[in-house]
Amino acid sequence: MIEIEKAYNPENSEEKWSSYWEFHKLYRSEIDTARKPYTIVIPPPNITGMLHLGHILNNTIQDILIRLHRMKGFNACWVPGTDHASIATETKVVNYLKESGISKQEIGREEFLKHCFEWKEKYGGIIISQLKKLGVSCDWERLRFTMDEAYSKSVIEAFVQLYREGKIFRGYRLVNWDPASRSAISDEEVEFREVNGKLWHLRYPVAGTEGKFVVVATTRPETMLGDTAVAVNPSDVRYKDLIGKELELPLTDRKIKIIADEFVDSEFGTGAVKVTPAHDPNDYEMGKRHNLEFINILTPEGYLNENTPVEFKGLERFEARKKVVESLKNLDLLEKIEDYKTNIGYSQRGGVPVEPYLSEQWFMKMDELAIPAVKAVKDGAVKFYPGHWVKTYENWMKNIRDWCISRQLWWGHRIPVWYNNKTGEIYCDVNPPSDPDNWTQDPDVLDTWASSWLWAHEVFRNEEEIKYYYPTDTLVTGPDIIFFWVARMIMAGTHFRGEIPFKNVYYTSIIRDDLGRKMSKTLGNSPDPLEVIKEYGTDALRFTVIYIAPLGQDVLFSTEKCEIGRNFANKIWNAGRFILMNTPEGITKNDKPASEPGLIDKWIESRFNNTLKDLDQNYSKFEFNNASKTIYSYVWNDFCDWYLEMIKNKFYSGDESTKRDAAIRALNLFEDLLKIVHPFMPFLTEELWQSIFKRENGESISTSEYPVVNESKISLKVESDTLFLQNIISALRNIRGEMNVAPSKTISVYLKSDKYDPVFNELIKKLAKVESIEILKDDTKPAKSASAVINDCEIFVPLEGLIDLDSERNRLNKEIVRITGAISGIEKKLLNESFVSKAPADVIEKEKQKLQDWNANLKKLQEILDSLS
RNA sequence: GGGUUCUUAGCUCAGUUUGGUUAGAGCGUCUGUUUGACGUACAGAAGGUCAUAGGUUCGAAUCCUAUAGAGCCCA
Repeated sequence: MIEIEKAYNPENSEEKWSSYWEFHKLYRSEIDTARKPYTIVIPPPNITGMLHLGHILNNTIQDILIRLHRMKGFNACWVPGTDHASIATETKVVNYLKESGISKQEIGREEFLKHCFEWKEKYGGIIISQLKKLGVSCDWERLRFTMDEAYSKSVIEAFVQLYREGKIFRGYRLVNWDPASRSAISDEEVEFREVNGKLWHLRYPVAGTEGKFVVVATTRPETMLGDTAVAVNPSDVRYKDLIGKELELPLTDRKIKIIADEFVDSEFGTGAVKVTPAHDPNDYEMGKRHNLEFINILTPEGYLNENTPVEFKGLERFEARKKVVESLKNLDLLEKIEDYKTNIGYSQRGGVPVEPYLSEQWFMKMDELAIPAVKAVKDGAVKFYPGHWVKTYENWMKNIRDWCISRQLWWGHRIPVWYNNKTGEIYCDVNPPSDPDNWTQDPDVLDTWASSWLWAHEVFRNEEEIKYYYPTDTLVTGPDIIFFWVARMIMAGTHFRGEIPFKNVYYTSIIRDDLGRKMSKTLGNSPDPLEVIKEYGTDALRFTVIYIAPLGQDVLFSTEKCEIGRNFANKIWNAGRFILMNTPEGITKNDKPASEPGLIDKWIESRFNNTLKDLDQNYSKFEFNNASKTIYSYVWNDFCDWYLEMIKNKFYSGDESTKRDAAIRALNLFEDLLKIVHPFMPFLTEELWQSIFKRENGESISTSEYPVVNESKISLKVESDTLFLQNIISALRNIRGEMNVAPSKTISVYLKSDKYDPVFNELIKKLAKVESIEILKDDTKPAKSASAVINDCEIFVPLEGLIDLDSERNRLNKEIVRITGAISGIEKKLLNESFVSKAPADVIEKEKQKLQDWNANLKKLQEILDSLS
């Protein structure tokens, strides 16, 4: 007998099999026209990133898909990589250098970039090594980085192409300015938060009058220094006479006009709004409509500039707010201050309030790019799971706006545009101008997403590979980047390749804590996956996360929930241990049982094939959590609770060939079981797969053949016969429990049934601790018995001395009440004229059959009850 | 304000697409267990007027309408 540890210990398996897989290059993929590819490109994690639970969920799902398809014979190719993350990385490196007293301006662009690459070499690989702990089966030889030479070249080529197509242009516009990183950011990078703010009501004196004011309400009083108008709704009677008149703009010596604009909401504040075209998106539009002056009052860092009165110049924006309010108060121009809930845009990366800021930036025109991308999703060429994201996608695409793609940063792909030093002429090309001294390159870099949108095709090595692997099969990502990345990848794919980038997009759930709160660093509610892995094992974490993550809904995670996965792993481990402990020596993969399969053998085969069918269904709909539950229930309920219990008799029978056949059958069933679990729990299943039969070096469950549904093994008859047996056993166990029969005590059983087959005797004896089973031929009922009725089978358990007649009558009565309820429900239906005339015949027939069965059942119970009194 | 998802057992969720058993599971709770794989386990039990109100239908957790509440995205 083989010595096997009593509990599964992940530490003994994980490192071992990771190295084995990598050593044998099992997950390497090369073009092989004989096989169909199944391709996934990883959503490249940010090089500044650390592994979190979102990564776990996301990458486990990708790994399940890849492992599944690999086993099903596809040429599975999973391309890993990382993303340079312009803003995030630059911020890190700037801070890192600051610690040594170095500023990026001091050392200059080239030197700074050297530091960035060094930093990337040092820390950029952390996330990848963390991912490896998860057991993901990427082709690591394909590791890509968005700043790799070849990839960078493609990014620049894409820019030049779009520039020449007139889709990229430079413009002086109001953009979202992140004062922390001193860079523009795109609309999508602004995050709105509701904050408790104030509404300041300011008095603007009407020019040429004494003591006459117009009161405007604002959430940002400091911007009044840049006001160039006050606007009212043209139909607002309160201000009708003032339209066209002038106001004195307090704290300045400027006069501003009162204009009429439909945009103004008369209900808001006083119905008169200040207009600051250079610092508010709505005011910007109004400014353009009315030809107003655009006065920029801020420096890129968020300080008031020279366009403000001398006493304000140089103040930080929030300092300036205080001082403006105070000054207005002193002039008695502050009417009142109200509490006000308002939405403020924050920079997603910088975390500071975004400043609408006029500046010269590069934009990409999106309307034309969007057309084929919308079509691809609408026509179903690209499918979304869950499907409801299609509406969100279409809605955004319909209202798509130009994309601000320039960033005032150094780390990233530098815009391939040069300005002639004398003429200002623009030169845009992949290669710099031939007379570089006469030109100056644009200092800005591209938005990171303007490089990662090419990811789905540019990660491949050459055109031939793209032809083979592209379009990729499935993209797995979070719905939070549906606009940032998914939509843009579809646009890039259709525009640059004329083909969609992927056929399916699976949107993962958002992981929250136990209380439904978002995981966050400040709350400290975000467990470190590596710690969880240490405590519970990788397979446990993988399985748990999938098990609790329904498609399209949030996941409430807590570390303790990993017990689900750990216990499941241990259950499988022990099932294997049990089989191996009872396997005679010398059995090989090629051995076949000598005997014909019995009912139970046929039953488990039927269950297994039904399980396979369910799994195919689950997978085709990307319902991984249902798949995990299908597997869980087959393994635990069918295989362990019933099948293994039912073959114990054979293992302990003392007959060598019975024992041998049982072991051969169990081993083969268990091997198939391991295969369906493998995509979820790669380490445990590899460990067991390697130990149940002798394997060649380099063989792996991960490259073994996935079982195929065998319809001929599915039998309703076998399943219902077995269910009959199981129900009898359960009924006996119920009697034992309810009647307080000590577990060590055996019972005698009398059965009356036309359908009962005595071959069940041995199993019932074993599984319900029964000493003797007798079949009753006539209607005499054993006295002082506990009873149950299963289908046509009456069960009597004489419990002389043990039975409490009252509690037995109670037990029977409960059952009778239940059945009576069911019967009266059906009777009501069948007596209903309209039901009988309108319901389909098969439904009526079914109800009639049910009624008959219930009635027979009830009659037997009633007779038993009567005999007790 | 627009869009979207949701509300079923103490908790977390299946089931709703396509209406037809007595509405299921896991966790938790209660009772019992040194049963020759597993106490990370086994056996048994209790627990739900399917958010509310209408409607359609022979029949509604499931379809429709309204209301209430919660979440997310966009403005």
